[in-house]
Amino acid sequence: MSSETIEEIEEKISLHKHGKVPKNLRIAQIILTAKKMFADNGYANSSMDELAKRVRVSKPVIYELVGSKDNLFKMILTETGHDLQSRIQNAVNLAATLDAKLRAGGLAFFNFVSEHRMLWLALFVNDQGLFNKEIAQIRKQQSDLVGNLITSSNAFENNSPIYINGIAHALNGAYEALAIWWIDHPDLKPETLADWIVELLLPTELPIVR
Amino acid sequence: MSSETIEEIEEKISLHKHGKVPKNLRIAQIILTAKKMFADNGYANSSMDELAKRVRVSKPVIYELVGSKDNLFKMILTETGHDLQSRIQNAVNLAATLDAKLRAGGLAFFNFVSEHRMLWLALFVNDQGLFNKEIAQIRKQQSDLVGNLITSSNAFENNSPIYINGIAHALNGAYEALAIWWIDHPDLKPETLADWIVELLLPTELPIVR
DNA sequence: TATAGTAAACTACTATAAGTAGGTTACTAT
DNA sequence: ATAGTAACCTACTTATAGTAGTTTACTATA
Repeated sequence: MSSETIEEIEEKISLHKHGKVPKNLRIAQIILTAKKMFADNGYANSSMDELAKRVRVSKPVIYELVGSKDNLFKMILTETGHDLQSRIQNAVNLAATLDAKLRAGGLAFFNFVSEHRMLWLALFVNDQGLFNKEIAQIRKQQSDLVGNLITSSNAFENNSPIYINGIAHALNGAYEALAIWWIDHPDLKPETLADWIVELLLPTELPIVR
Repeated sequence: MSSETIEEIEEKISLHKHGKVPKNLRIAQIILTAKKMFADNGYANSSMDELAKRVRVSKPVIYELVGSKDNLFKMILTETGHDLQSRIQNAVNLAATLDAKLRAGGLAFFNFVSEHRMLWLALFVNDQGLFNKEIAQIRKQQSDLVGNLITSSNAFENNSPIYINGIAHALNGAYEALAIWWIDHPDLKPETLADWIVELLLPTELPIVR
């Protein structure tokens, strides 16, 4: 992440005797506080009243400086997306070979997630906490199915159960993401998409599909 | 999907002269109407007032019969999840070989999504419409990066641009899903996860990692 | 050092939506 | 005919996003 920490900002703020703080400082404080709040409670369970309380300022100050709850969230989403993107891009650039680039890019992603787990969840995944239990349950069922399938593939026979389990979840994510991407490519037939994933999974056993 | 259509239910309802309708019929109507509403507007932009209006009933009737907005959504989520699951399982069971099972399962998934696209989005993906533009933008950047990488791999050199683009999105989905799964497997190091995906992508070029 | 101008902040409101208390209507069994 | 109850209603409370209009204190200039 870029720029200063919340502690540094609040240090500077404490220097202003009557609590009147320049715009740019206040905005930085609001955004950093909101990041924390969204990470703590998710979008739906975060309120602007609570944010105002955390910042120790009245609500109109928040609205004056960041517009709306939506807009605040979008700012953080976009900024964090850029941070993530540039971390991955830098890692890829620093690696020499293709293999190393893939590995380094993935590693940069997982490192980023582990450093900002709750924020990443709140921003990029579902509305944290509301239906996660139910969705996790459904994902588990589907991943078990996929896991059983690939366990019987000779391409995966030498791998550990934990690996199979993780890859099964990853594959489910691939299916979901492809279905989302499909919205903007409506001409493709379901058969085509199904073939693509099979090919990705078992490249040596199947012909290339186009 | 199981059971009756909304038209069949409303036909039966219209037989009750004074608008007083047995519980089970009313519940079926509410759930089917809510499916439509969530598909139309997403969870956050759907209101119980609107649902009551669509069902032509007052709000306490809705609450009496389905408990709460959350609970209603969860019911639909779980039911639809089961429908999806059983469609995939049946398709897999009917196929003979491993390859055919994988292909049939994937096809069943994509067929289901194409039949219930907006509902599937509202249930399983993000809070439709609120921040999708921003998230799609970020996904696109990351997928472009992944796409560029795999384009230069000899494992993908013979594939069409549209295929590469789709697979890049699918791969991003795999990364995201693995990061979510990681929450429940905190002992794994980021390096391990990164290796897993590289292995999945380029199985012939890399040793198996455990 | 008084004061005009303005940046920063406030109190007190509106609007919308989830959820509920308590009462009314009409079907059903005797 | 009517007692009991299933189905339904009106009218509220609570919570939260967002706003109108006002006040406070810092800053520049006389």
